[in-house]
Amino acid sequence: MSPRTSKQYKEIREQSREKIMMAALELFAGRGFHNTSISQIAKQAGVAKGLIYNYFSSKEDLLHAIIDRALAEGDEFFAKMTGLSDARQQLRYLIGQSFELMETQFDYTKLLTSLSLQLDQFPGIMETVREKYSSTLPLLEQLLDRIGVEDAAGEAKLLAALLDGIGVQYIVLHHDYPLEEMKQLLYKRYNLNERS
Amino acid sequence: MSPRTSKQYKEIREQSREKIMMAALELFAGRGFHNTSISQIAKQAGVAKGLIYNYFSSKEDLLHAIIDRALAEGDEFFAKMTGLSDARQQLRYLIGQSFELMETQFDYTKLLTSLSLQLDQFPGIMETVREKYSSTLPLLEQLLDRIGVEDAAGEAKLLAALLDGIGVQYIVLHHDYPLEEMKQLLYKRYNLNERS
Amino acid sequence: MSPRTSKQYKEIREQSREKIMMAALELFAGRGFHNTSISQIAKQAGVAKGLIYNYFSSKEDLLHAIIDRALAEGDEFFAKMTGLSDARQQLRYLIGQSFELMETQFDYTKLLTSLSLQLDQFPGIMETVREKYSSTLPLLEQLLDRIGVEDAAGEAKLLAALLDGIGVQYIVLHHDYPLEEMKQLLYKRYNLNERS
Amino acid sequence: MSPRTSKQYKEIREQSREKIMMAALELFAGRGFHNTSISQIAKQAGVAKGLIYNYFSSKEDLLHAIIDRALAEGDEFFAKMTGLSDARQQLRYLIGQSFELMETQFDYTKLLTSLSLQLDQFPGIMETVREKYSSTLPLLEQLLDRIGVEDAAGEAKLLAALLDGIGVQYIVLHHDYPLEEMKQLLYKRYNLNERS
DNA sequence: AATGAATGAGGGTTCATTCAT
DNA sequence: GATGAATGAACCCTCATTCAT
Repeated sequence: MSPRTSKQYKEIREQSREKIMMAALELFAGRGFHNTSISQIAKQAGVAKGLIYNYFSSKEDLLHAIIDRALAEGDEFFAKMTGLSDARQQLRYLIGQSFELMETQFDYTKLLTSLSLQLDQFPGIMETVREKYSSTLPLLEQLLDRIGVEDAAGEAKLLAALLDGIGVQYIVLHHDYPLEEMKQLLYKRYNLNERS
Repeated sequence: MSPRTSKQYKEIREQSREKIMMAALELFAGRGFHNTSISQIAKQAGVAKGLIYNYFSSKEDLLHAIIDRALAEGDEFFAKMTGLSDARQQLRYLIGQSFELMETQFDYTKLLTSLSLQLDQFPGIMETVREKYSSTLPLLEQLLDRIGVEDAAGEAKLLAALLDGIGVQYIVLHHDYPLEEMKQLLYKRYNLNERS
Repeated sequence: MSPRTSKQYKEIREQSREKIMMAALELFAGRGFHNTSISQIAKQAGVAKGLIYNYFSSKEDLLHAIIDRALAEGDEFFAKMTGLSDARQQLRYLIGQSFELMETQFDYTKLLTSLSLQLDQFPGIMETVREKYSSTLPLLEQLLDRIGVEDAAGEAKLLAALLDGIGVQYIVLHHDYPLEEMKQLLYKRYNLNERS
Repeated sequence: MSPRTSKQYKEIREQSREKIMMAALELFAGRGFHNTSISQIAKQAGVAKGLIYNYFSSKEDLLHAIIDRALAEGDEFFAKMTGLSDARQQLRYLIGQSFELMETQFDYTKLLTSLSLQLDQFPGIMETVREKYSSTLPLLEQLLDRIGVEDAAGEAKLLAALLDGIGVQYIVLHHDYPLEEMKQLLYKRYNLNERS
């Protein structure tokens, strides 16, 4: 029972924080922010209610931490894209990662989508999300233009909506939704199949 | 002296019920169901809290009444479609009405979209929404097929997602979203412009 | 449609008042005063909620009206007793009427018994009930004395308790309670059987 | 620094639970279940309203906890009886304890008596109380039989009613009621006086 | 770092009572 | 004499948050 090193402490802290965030993510995504109580989160995380306030100053603060991480992880997901030489490859990568994200980060996707619809209630997030939206569009447009799509500006808007729509429908129908088929449809439409 | 006639009473009831439903719709859409209190609805409707329970047995019952009406109004919006002779006209009508709905029935659209993402919490609604989804798809497919689209089945899924995606983005960005432009893009893509 | 005579009016009034009191009696006895709502009474009586306030100034006032009648009817029940010449006959009559009262005026009995246990809450009734109690005892004592019971004072107290206890048990067990048998036991104990 | 030991927590819980139950008992007995509010209980117990729900899932659950304890304590009161050799001693003990119970556990007695009259509203309790009633009777009969009472079956029913009646009258008249005298009357009637 | 008992504002809901007709 | 829509206080209960340990 020697005193823990500060490194050990840090690790413990990290673990608890992590447990709480994961529990909260699952519940916020599944039941909605306002319909999830701190007690439920504590139980799901296997910690005492009070501990949550050692790491997060409020329920909203906890939500913000989750969102920040979601956005960061989202960025990571698309990070390698600029390394790809070819516009066609980049677009394929971007679309592929979008689907990957929906599937493997379902809770994040669901939570962010839900929150998007109630942005006015979370002013802190509003700007970030709007920026994402408005920075993605030019990128898409550029890529579409470089692969020879005619009305690249218009097509970019359609593609953006399409990806969002697929996300929503996947959230709603989940296992009944033909996610893989939708990806292939997109690949085909933009001629993105490997060796084609 | 004498009590009001039952017709008078019915009218009074109708009006109050209406005020309450409109207030609730606006708040549910704007702040979310769980983040809206009965007190807020009462204040917005300009009635006493208790009166709401003369018309709805619970907050959830009130929500259901709103949803039922939303679905009914949605059906009305598409009702005339079958009267149109031409598949191209029908598709144009369907898309046009979708946009009309988003714009003029913004609150209904927003509420239903939000609830879609949390269907498991409102079991009564679940089936209805899933049915809508699964009955719309074949219809789209049929129309697309009849206007000579190649992979009508795939294209129908894309179009469905597209419309949903446009809805979501319109909800999020609202006045900043180029709704009219999106409609024209869709018309163009399916060759639906009048006299074309 | 000639204007009703004041006599007709009076009759109508009487009828409505009666319906309300009967409905209230049944519900107060069955569910308790505090667990019965004005709405329930109105529904049970088949009148509008508001009408109740034409006849009674408050829920409590309605209760008091019922109690007053109950006490009056109780008095009636024992009224003929003094006409009887013989002490033995009088006692038999008193006991017999007690049982008759429990059986045919079950709701009144139940309501009064319940209220007795909560007398402090209905100060208006308190004194009346206490008086009943304390005026009945000497009467019993006198009768018992006149039929030759030894410790008439003590026996009177026992008999009073006994009658109350039978009432309570009859309320609790109701159809399972051997009311008739109890009466015979009492008759036998005080030698009150006809031609004996 | 470290959290309290679970033993400390248990003790704290025990105390708070106790305070709440005692406050509720007093109020339920005094004002009736439906006429007692959670706020009143909290105030009487000296705790916050919300705390009550840390210990009891609902107002009814709190009532049930009290009843369960009342019945348990009642059982304890009569537990030693079977240890007594003589039937006469047993009967004397049973009667004596009945009076002791009324006097020292006045609130419990009052609450249970009141609830008895409204059994249909508390279905969970119904059976328990009926069982008590129907198991006590044979016991009384047996004892009376063994001390040579003639119609033991009938006498048992009278005695049971008598004890209930005394209870009710004691509740109603309380300090004005000659409880001790009644006990002596019973002892005398069944010849239960010590050294007799 | 961690616990969970405790608080009290505010949630959904009920209900005695009023009042225009 | 009668109706029932409307009110608002008070009900039971939930929950984010605090705090002693």
